[in-house]
Amino acid sequence: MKSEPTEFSMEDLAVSGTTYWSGVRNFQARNWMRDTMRVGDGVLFYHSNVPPIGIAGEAEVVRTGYPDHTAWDPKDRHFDPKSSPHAPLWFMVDLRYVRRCRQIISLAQLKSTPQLAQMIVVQRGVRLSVQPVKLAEWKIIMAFPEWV
DNA sequence: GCCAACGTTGGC
DNA sequence: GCCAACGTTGGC
Repeated sequence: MKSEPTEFSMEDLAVSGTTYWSGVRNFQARNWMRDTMRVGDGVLFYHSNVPPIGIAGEAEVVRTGYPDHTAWDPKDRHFDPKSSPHAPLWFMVDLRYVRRCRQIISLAQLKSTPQLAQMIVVQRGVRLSVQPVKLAEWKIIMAFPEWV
């Protein structure tokens, strides 16, 4: 799951312990949260856009998809008049902090790992902010020395 | 800051 | 249903 650290970072999650992943306004990303993610699923927390770019830590799904209430608030940056409590359009999950990386696992590092060549995040032009990670990819990443 | 790549919108 | 225009994402 991608987040710009200036908006919400791995450090922020470490402080709060849990969070709801609001603000996703892309249908494919929404579908992953609403339809596929399950309690206990591991999450790679990825810092986008602001260097150092890459995986910053690990989280865990603690609540499956439910309506994103920030879409209903006209004052919210992610307000969407097409969503309502009666007919929610956008969904989110809750995450729990697991651990931080001692050091960011950089995008460059992911790209230079041949076994991760098929990973979605390294594909050209992919902007999806919530995306699935294969078990084999997860295992390779968890074996990186950046983990505590 | 640039810009490629993508998703969404809306006219037709 | 097509597709041009537009807005956004996100690496560099």
